[in-house]
Amino acid sequence: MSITRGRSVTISDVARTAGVSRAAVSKVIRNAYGVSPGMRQRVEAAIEELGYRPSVAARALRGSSYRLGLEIPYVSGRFMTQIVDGANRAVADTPYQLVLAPADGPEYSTLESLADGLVDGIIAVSPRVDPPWLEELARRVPVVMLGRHDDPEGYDTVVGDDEAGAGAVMDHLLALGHRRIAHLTEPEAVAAETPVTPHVVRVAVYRRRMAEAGLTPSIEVARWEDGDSGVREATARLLALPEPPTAIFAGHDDIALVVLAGVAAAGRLGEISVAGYDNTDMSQHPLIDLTSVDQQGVEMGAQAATMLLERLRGRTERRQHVLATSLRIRGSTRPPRT
Amino acid sequence: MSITRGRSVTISDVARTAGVSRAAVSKVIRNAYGVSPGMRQRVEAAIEELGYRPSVAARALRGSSYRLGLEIPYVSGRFMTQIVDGANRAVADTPYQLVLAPADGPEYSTLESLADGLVDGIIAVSPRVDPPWLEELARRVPVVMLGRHDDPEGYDTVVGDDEAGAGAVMDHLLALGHRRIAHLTEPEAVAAETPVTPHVVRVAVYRRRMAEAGLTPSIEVARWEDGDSGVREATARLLALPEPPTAIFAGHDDIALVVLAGVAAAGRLGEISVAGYDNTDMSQHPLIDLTSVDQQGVEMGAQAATMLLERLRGRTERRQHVLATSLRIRGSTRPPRT
DNA sequence: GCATGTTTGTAGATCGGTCTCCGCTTGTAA
DNA sequence: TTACAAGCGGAGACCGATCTACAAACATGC
Repeated sequence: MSITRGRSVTISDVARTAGVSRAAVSKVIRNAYGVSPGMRQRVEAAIEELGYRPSVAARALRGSSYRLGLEIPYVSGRFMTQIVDGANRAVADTPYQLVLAPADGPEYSTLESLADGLVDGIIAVSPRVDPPWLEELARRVPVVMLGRHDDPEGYDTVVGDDEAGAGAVMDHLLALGHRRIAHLTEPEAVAAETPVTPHVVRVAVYRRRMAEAGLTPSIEVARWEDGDSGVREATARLLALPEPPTAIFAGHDDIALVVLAGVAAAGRLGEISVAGYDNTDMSQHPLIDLTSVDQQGVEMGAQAATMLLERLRGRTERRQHVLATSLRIRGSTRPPRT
Repeated sequence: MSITRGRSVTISDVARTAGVSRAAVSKVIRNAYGVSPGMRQRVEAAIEELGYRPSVAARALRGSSYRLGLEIPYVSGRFMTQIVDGANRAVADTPYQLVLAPADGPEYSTLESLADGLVDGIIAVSPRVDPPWLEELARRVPVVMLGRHDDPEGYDTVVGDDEAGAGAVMDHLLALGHRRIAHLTEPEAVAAETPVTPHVVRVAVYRRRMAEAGLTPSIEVARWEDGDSGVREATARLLALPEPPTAIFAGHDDIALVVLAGVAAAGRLGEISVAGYDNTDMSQHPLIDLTSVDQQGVEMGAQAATMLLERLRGRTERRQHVLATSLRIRGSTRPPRT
């Protein structure tokens, strides 16, 4: 039926060619103790000659697969590329390889399938899974979570300082003189599922700052539904309010881009300020020029990978890392028209 | 040292609980022949009760891992998200799972590491590997290549109709009245490594159309060097020519975005037309509004995955699929100022 | 010279599945 | 009744590594 896939060369082939045992070859490739220089050389020559590469499946069955899984909720997210870049950089000089698992739908099943022995450790960006489940997962395989404010037992976290980041945005908008500031955040359903996502923190900060500025009546929290069209509708609703906001603080840059599009479509560009979050590459484009919060996405990815490697090396105490943020002020935010 | 990772439940545990042999359990989970309804039920109950999930590593060692690898050259590429979406959609109702492997550097090593038994098949978007090497790879594991115009023996290809796509862009620009049209394409080094990348075709079409229009003297092929700064410099060089182009046809949208930024920075937005390729989501943004070629990226990804699944089901004849393109005319291209 | 270590290499169990072959029942045709 | 096929379930080899235990060789100290 199917062609005979050229059976690849195994450790036994190498052992035979080098005239040693399989165990010896295994030691050499793992840099294990008990190998004489002479044998190392003969084995390495054989490996070279045959073009041998160890089977990941076989290694994983007994030892490690030397693969780290990075679960990402939606591939299109521009912020994710920062994470991936950072993580990739961190594993670059290790024997580990990064493997991405896009969560098309339910994140639980993607994480499960990663944990099924494919990888030695998992980095995940999943706001929608609950802590107890994660603790359970972490009992089976080392886990580092990104963008979680929870207080875990068995897994590590890397997260931006959303308190400061959102605060900076609000301070900036208020200082510009805005009074009617709206906030666009994730769907209620998502927020309800898990205790503390970054967005939940951002909303809280938004509310607090508004209240502190005596603007409680102007508090306006809109929620996008999944998909771009949901964001467009939310934007349209905001713009159609009897007293529309003069500034919109969007949950993150991808959303802010759609908001900008909506504002532009309404012909009110420059009139209504828009701020985002994540400082993605597009926010820096001169035609977009979006005020945003840099939360060091690349560094987040790198930190997460590094912490995971530490776990693999034996660390058992949990670690939680918080990254500083900095506001990048650009042309999309300016004083309200008087 | 490290905590005892809670050993997960194996097929033997299920067999014991269900009071059957391991082979029987295996048959049930693989839907194999020779299972009575009664046994199926008992086994499924045991699986449910224990929360059993087969180990990917163990399965892969003998049978299949039920994982498909998708190699992507640069994660940030906005076109890639279309591919991933499509591929994900195509495997959604199969037992297969998509796994992404970002090629941070040399694509060869990323592909190798995928082929090391991690996946049952590979989809790759690697213009920089040469055909003989791919043939070799395809002998070990089924391969579908995206964006390749070569004429392979052992692997399949899915590619856009670059001839028509690039032709449409040129026809459009010429019809608008442009005479000095420049083309920005990939570095010479890349083009030299492999025979026919999509970009090579686009360049050829550009040259031909210019010649046909009697504009041979105005032919201007600029090449970007890796990284955004390289593109910026290339754009600056073009704009600084004694007789600068009135239109720039960029190799793809990501590049076109940088070109647009450069044109904007030079204060010549609206004066110089810019066209891209791939019809990425950003090209559709009203603030960008970039004329581009839709080459059905989502469909490409879906086709590739489907073809790979066919291979896994036993097909051995090669297949080559070409996707139609359509030009999306937007505000970034307009008649030259006279 | 002998007991004791230290290197160096190997044998063989093991990981958790898949898959081939084989035997036991049953049903059915001769 | 006998023969044969089809259906069902299990025994056990096997995939390609890792890893523990152990043996052989060699050095060292007294």
